[in-house]
Amino acid sequence: MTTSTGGRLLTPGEVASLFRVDPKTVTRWATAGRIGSIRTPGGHRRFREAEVNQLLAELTTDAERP
Amino acid sequence: MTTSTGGRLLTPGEVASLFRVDPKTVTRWATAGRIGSIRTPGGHRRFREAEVNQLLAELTTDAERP
DNA sequence: TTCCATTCGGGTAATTGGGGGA
DNA sequence: GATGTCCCAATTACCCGAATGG
Repeated sequence: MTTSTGGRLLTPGEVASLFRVDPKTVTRWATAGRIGSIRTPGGHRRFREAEVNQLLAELTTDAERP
Repeated sequence: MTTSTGGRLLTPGEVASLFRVDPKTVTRWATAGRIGSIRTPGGHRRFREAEVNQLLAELTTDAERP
């Protein structure tokens, strides 16, 4: 069962601060499937810290993907 | 067998940590009927771990692709 | 019994979601 | 093609005092 990573979750505002973008942009990333997200029963999104950090690392590494 | 779902019970604070929300928010979910809850004789709420985990799984959008 | 963190209630700010357009 | 900003409705977060749990 690898469904629950058990890692900490971040709010859209926290992720937006890390990337220095608007929270709406983070929402678009989630909608486009670029980043996994968990929804509360009320519809608000939460993001996995580990996944966010990995995405941040890829950006700062200037990694290129085909 | 048993009609009692003998799963572990979680406190509002524990459920709140799993979803990264305020314990009061979990209380609203219970009031709105979005999640089943048990009340102690004193009025405090308890939640079934199995139901919480299933809810987490349903609301999780995994985008992990190695 | 006392002690202390947690969870009741309510009420009021702050975020978030979704659509649309610059 | 991807972001930021404006609108409004819904959801969530923080405030308090009082009660419960272990």
